[in-house]
Amino acid sequence: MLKIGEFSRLVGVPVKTLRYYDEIGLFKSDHIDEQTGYRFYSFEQLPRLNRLLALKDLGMSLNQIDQMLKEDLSADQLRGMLLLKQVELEDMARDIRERIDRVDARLSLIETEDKMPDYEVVIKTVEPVLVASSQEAIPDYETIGPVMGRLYNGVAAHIVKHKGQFAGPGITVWHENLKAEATLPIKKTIPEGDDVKVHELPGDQMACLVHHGGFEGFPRAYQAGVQWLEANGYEVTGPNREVYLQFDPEGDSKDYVTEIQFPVAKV
Amino acid sequence: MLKIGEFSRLVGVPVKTLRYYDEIGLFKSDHIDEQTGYRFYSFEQLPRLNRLLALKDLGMSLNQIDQMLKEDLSADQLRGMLLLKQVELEDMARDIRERIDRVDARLSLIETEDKMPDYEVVIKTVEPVLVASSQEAIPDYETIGPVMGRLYNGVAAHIVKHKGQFAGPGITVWHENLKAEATLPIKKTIPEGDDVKVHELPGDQMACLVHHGGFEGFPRAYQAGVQWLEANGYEVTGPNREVYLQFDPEGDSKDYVTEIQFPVAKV
DNA sequence: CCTTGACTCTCCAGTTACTGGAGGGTGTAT
DNA sequence: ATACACCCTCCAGTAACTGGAGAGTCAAGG
Repeated sequence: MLKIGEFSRLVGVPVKTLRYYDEIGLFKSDHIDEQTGYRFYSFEQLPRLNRLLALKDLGMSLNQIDQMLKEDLSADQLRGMLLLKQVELEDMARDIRERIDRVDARLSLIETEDKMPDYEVVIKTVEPVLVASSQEAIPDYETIGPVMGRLYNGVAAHIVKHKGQFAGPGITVWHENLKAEATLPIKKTIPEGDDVKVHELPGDQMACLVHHGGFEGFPRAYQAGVQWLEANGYEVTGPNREVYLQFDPEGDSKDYVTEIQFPVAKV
Repeated sequence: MLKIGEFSRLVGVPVKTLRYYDEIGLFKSDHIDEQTGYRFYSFEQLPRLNRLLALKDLGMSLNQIDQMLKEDLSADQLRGMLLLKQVELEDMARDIRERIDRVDARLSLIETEDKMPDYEVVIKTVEPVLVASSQEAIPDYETIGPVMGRLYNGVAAHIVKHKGQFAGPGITVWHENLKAEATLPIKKTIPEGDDVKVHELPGDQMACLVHHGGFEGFPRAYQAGVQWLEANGYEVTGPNREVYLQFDPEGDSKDYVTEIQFPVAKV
């Protein structure tokens, strides 16, 4: 019979931890002296505790360990739990590798710019959104402004005509070959028109960055985004979007806020 | 101005989490309506939150992020914190790789034996211990018993003669070429004798396993230990020890409890 | 004008696996 | 007798949220 301190030294587990395991019923002391309340441990308990420690070493939670220490668990069940843990650990390993990559990317950005990057890119999942839209190929960069204006006005007029309800800021979807789709989120579906389609923009995993200011700053923002995607091992899987969070043709363009989104997947 | 729910959707962070960040002062709402207590967020806050999310993505703690978001932090300080995190992440990655290896080892043990292994091996750090000891080469396996008996009796007699105090169970240290050192822990140092040396067994990282029963079971135990060491990528760095936790020459040998310890290092 | 449903607020409890400390009893050596 | 190490229980705190109760707010539809 060993007092808790002796047992603690023997197995290399802190006294506090032994008391905790006792409390939660994971590893009870052999018996407790009625007079003093002292816990006593026996050598017969060593195998159970060692198995416990071995499983803990594998990263099992105390709950799982409690399951696995039950006598009547078949080898198959044990195998199952270990295989599950294996998958989980491999997920964690991948996660950490990606994290290391991102830290690397940020460090090299700081090396070149000697400060935090101007644009922060975050990955998030965006919800699908129902929109009315109209699209047109843009012949060249100078004409983007007027064409977009015309498209959005057309869509807005169509929505108003069919008594649709606007559900958020406009989103431009950039398809291949400079074809721009001007979309306006709506709450409920409405009839389509000659030029105006109604459909759902799919939800997706997006790399997003926010640009504050006028459209003349877009090239820098796009460049930063593409750079980040490259450095962090993502590839673009579809048409990117611009969400005009803050936009007012009458207002000062430096107050504009636009979110640029790239649908992405990890390479 | 956005209500917390709108802002939440915009940035993809749960409402609860935004409130929590507000509470701990990491990310305050732009302002709070005095009447209703509603939080309101502005687009100007997006950069800070995005930077926050990006840092969180790197695995930084909220406390660290709080530091890093301060305006007056130099690029060098940022670099420092990121480098630190890089090291930490690499430690974690190594940790998880080792864990995966251990799970693999256990799975293959279960494959072959169709149950949990008979011997659990755990790594622990043992403290240095002052001992009196006597050693001798063992000519062959049959003579181990008598020789060990003689050695331990000699050491015990020496300790008693010099009024030393016993401090724990006997430990046999197995040096090369079957040279056995019978050691008995003592509380305070005592004079040495012709055959009895007094010294400290070094503390070390040990792979330990517990054997219940008589000495005839030792070969199996040793085999299990060596197997484990191999499967888990450890190498033995010194003489192994046997700690006779429960031993009584008069008693039933199946009640004996012995801990076998190998000083090890990760390969 | 009232109701409904979506949204918001605060406060409290629970999660994991312990760790630290206060306050008080026990055992042994000097 | 006293010092000291050891043991006990109970309480609080950790990180970063998550869930829920109970109550107030807001906009749209009948």
